[in-house]
Amino acid sequence: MPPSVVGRRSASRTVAAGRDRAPTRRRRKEARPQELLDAALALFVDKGFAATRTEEVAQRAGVSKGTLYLYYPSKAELFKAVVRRTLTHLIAEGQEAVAQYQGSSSDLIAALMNAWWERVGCTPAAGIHKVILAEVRNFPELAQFYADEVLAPADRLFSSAVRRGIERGEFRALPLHAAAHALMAPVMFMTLHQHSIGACHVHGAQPPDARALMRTHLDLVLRGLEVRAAAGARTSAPARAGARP
Amino acid sequence: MPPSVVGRRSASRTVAAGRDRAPTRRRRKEARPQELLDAALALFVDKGFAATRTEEVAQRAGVSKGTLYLYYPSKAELFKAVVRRTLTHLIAEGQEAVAQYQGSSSDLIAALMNAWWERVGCTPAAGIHKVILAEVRNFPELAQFYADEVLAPADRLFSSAVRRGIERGEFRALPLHAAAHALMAPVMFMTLHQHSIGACHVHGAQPPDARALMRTHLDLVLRGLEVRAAAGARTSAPARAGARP
Amino acid sequence: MPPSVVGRRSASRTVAAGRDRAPTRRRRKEARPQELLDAALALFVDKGFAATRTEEVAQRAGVSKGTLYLYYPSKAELFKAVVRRTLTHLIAEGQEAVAQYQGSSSDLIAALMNAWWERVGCTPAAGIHKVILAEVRNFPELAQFYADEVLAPADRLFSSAVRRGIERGEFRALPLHAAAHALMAPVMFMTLHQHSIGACHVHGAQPPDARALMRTHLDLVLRGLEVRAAAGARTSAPARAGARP
Amino acid sequence: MPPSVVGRRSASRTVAAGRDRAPTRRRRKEARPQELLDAALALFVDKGFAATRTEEVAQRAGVSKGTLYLYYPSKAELFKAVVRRTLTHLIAEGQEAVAQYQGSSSDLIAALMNAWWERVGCTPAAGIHKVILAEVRNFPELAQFYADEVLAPADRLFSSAVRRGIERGEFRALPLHAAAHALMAPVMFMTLHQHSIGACHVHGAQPPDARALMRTHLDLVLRGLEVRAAAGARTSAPARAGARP
DNA sequence: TATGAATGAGAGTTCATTCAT
DNA sequence: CATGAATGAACTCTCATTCAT
Repeated sequence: MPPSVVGRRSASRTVAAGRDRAPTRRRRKEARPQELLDAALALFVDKGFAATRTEEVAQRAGVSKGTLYLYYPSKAELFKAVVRRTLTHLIAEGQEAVAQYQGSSSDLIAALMNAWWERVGCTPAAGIHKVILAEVRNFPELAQFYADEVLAPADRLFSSAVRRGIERGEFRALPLHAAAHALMAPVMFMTLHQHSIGACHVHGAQPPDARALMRTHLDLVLRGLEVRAAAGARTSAPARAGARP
Repeated sequence: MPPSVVGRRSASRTVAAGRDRAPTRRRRKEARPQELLDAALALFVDKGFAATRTEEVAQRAGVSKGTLYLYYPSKAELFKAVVRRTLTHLIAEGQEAVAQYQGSSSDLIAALMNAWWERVGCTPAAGIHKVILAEVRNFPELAQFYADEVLAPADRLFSSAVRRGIERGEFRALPLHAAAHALMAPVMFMTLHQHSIGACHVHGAQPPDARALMRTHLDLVLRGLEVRAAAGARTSAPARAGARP
Repeated sequence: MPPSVVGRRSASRTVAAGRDRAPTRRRRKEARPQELLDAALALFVDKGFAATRTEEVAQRAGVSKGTLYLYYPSKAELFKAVVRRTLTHLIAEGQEAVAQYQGSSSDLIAALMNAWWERVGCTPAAGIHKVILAEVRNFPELAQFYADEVLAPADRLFSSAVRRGIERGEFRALPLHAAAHALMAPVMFMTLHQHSIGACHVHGAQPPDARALMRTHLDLVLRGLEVRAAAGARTSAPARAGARP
Repeated sequence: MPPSVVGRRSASRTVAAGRDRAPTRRRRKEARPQELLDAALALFVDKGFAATRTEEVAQRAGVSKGTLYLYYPSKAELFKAVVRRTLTHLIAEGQEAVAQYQGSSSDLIAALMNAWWERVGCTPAAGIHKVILAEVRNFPELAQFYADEVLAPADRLFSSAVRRGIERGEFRALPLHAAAHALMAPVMFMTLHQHSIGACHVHGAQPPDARALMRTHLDLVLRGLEVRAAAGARTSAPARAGARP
């Protein structure tokens, strides 16, 4: 199922679109793919892939059902286009930040985390991950795409920040991959949660304070990473922590 | 009005045959819920709630569509039954373990985590959370159910373990809820991943070693929790961690 | 679809049943058909033929679904049995009453009407007509049966009462059939109504007072029938007969 | 997910073809509701509400199942639309006729009755009442609807005609509601009958002459209503009419 | 290009009927 | 005789996709 001609065209159009206002006839036509993708993102994040109706997407973008199919040959291709547009640029920037950072590695990690939060975590883009998680199994062609374009780079990014800390003697020599996971997971998990259960109005559920959660998480994990933290540690308790299988 | 043609049944029945002997009917009656729940769990985790067809569940359990409805009045109730059987009991047990535990709070937490891994994390049941995350928005009935029967109790469980550590002077006085989140999230996130992208065969993805991840996570977080760990830590870096960089 | 062997057997049993109390094992078995028919009548009248579930009939009669099918080979046969038992004897008696009545024809008709009300109109049996009306079209074999055993005799009964009035010079010479219809229809209609819309709790519907309706109806129609009424006299005495507005 | 095979449509379509020419699509769009309503009316009256399958309605109107739901969101709404189109308007018109009528009240009632017969009684629409009677118990939503939109207005219509007669001194002072009932019931009952048992081909049933029945009925009841009729009545028969025999 | 009427394969659920026990 | 677990056809309603205009 290669990206169709129509789909590819829309991609090149996107570049030319921009963020202008004037609702010229011409303009609208050029902006169509943009508008459709925006509508689709919002709905996919809200309701998931399967539960999003193409008609609703079209409606939200202000076009008819038929028009949607003029730009994207199927719901699946529409979804792919959304994913591509949403997550592609977001990782390279981070990698660069790591390379050029001057301060302590703890501060670097805190900075990365906060940047991620501002750029992704608190935007609808964060919801994409929920959709992927939820529906790759029913939509296998997306798995490789997402693994290559999103997951691997993100892992490299945080791993390299941890490696930097270790190499500079700031962090203990923990497994890179696992440490990166421990760093990212709570934040990702929180985001996931916010886009699903958190968005439902369930009785007795305290609205989790995202920033507070992040603060505690960083406090906890950075302290666990730092070599100085280990200094005062007396017992081998933590070492045996995972032991009791 | 007249529904079935006689004798058609034997054909479909043979699939399920083979294991039973004497009081067939009765034995089946008792085993059914188990079989249906197993089939349902597998399919729900695989395909999600909405995409799982009741007929497929029935087929997998070796019965007809109608039989499924003899045991569970709706797909939603079937799902709830799956959750109850797999998650609800476990949390109650954990709560008791906390009340009676004698050792250090770090060990307690490690023990809870390991128990969870043995009983849920490495079984198909771990996939349930993925389903919930993916589809609560479209099935509000399930949201409240899951919040009440799983999320709230699980939060109470881990919060109480952390509180125990704080009260006994073992842990720093961190916000209970946030700390519990930091404890649970990486593990949950890992299983989430395993049941979605991890279950697809993507090139170049190292299968994450779950046990290693957990070990590192515990090492990191428990060290971050413990008061002794804080002893040597003197710089303000971690304290300012959450500060806008 | 001739009455099945099982069904016929139940019929002869019915005769032997009676109205006894003692719940002997023996007794219950003999009473089964009776109980099943009672349950079926109640439910058919309530919900109609198609919407009545055989399981509910069985339950109400205190037996299992399978047992019902031991006595009646299908829902259709069960329904026929109910109709037969309920309406068969009810007409002959009326015919005899007409033959032996001594008073005025107006009184005779009023008496017939009241008898019908006591014996049928205010009992569940009246609901049978609703079911027939509602579902003969989907159940054609019942039409002939009902026309022969219920409708024709009832028409003969009232027609003969009108003919008596005309022959004795009490009534005007109206078409028998049409007059009989005018006599019966409002009462039948009322009963029909009571068993359908009247049984629903709709806003703003005044519960129709059955006896009052009948009184007005008789007042109106008998006055219309009588020859003297046509005379053109002046008093208002009878005018107040049904009065009570 | 992919639903249809291309080109399958033409086959089923041919059935509906033949009447159209140029702006086919649009013309159809406008005619559809009419066609669907006609098909629905016929089938509802024939088989009842529950036993009518939506697919059959669609088929009869020459469209697919899905198309029906494009016009009416549910079977119940389809039914309501049928009722509205056939009955609701008529009653309003009748009400106006009462307000503006100049002649005698007897003539007014006869006129109302005849109008009803021409517009409803002798059309398939007359069968609607049968459907309601038969199935309101199982569809409470329809009960309220019919009570509000048909029964109450119809009762008001005939009651007001009777009141007019009383106020003008033409009719005796009978209870309005009961008199209206006596006026409407025989006619309703007759059509009820025609659409159920009357529609079956039973041996030995004289097809009732509807017009003759109506004539006799009017003759009888109007005479019963009029004050002049009461003039000559001297016997106590009518007075004792309601008396328990 | 754009529209939106039309399609039809399913999905969940119900229930008359059967038959092993 | 009696039971009740099991069946599976049928029913309403949904929605991705097509195509005449």
